[in-house]
Amino acid sequence: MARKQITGVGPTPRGGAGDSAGGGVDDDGCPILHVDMDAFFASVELLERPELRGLPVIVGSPSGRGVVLSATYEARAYGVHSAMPMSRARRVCPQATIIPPSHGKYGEVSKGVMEIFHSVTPLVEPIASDEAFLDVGGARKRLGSPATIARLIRAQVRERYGITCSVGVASSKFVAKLASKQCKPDGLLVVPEADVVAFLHPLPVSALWGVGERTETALTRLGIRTVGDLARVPVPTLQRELGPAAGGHLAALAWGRDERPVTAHVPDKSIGNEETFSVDIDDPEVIRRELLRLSERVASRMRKSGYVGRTVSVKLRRADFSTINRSKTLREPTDVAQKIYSTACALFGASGLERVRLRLVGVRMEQLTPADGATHQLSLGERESGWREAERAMDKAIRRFGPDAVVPASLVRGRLDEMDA
DNA sequence: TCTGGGGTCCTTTCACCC
DNA sequence: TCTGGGGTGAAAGGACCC
Repeated sequence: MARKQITGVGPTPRGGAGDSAGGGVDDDGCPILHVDMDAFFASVELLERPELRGLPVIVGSPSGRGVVLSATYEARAYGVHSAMPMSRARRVCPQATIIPPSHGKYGEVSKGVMEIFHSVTPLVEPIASDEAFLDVGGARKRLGSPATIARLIRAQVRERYGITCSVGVASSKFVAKLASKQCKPDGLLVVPEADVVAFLHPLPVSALWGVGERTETALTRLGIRTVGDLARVPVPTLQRELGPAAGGHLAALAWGRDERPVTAHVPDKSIGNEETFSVDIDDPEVIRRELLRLSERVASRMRKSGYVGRTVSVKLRRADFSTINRSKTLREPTDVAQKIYSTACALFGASGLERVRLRLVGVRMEQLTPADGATHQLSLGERESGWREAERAMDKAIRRFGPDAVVPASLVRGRLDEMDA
């Protein structure tokens, strides 16, 4: 197959990709932008520690069982990457400065960056704190072509926050996402509609969204290494190997077919919290206390975002990392911590893992619906309704006096123990 | 080498109903 | 009465993403 030259989208030089969408690139059919902050958490930290610029810096918990959350490109040059265990990161790059994460700070910058996006178009779909899709089709008259808008966003982010981002411009979300990745860091890449297939086919299959380690291994076994290889495999073969959904999906992506629109308000499907212990725990009392703490957090987040949920799900991870989930669907949806906690305890009790060494427990609520639907309010039992009132009062006190203002009695013992330690 | 925490989505299995 | 099959929802597990 002949590979034609792509205008203005060639592979960008490493280390400062810059703007490869100079005049003449056809961005007409490319209303989708994918904006991705470069080494986001690490970049935010460098704002307060400018003396560390140009040096390897890793954001992650310096002690315990953490993983790398973010690393500067100088640290990445040593092989450090996000999700790598911190212990290993320290080994491959001992000279790196390690900064513990401060999520509040990243949240603030994230909010500001999203505001910049919203000043361009209401069609913003955040997919993480540091990246979002934008559909700028409707902003052309006001602000110019998609590539012009991308430059505007990059300039505003740099000016206002002193950090860089990379932007992919394409006809679909998934190609825009690949484009932003290709031009990182600090780059801009337009993939004209006519060049999508030529852009995609040389890429490794692992570049596709949805192809992780397992799927890549399965595809390699079939002799499929590039997106082009994948595109030439009959769809039924892919579906047999990967399942009907994944097979069909990847076959479409390999030809650049991705019809998913940019959706501004995607409702949450679940809200959960989980905690890995610093050492494995086999004391059911300690586990139950943790279940209470997690239930409180989940319920509070649900009330804050105005959801009630019907399914309580408990996650238990053994010392050997094998994980089980147990869930129960309630008759009525709830946002009451006591109800979530009692259900979580029952699930834990029935799991057969009460005396097993656990490294993680988690609580999650699924089947969320908006709390303002009146049905559940009316059907709350008297007891649950009382808890609900009490927990709302706690929310108020916490808003006023801070998160330590109110603590369930059964958690106080734990806190006192921590203080003694 | 030893694996966080927040999620989404898909597949399989099973129970239940008609 | 027994059997089978389709549809549906719940439960469980797992791959994957940032």
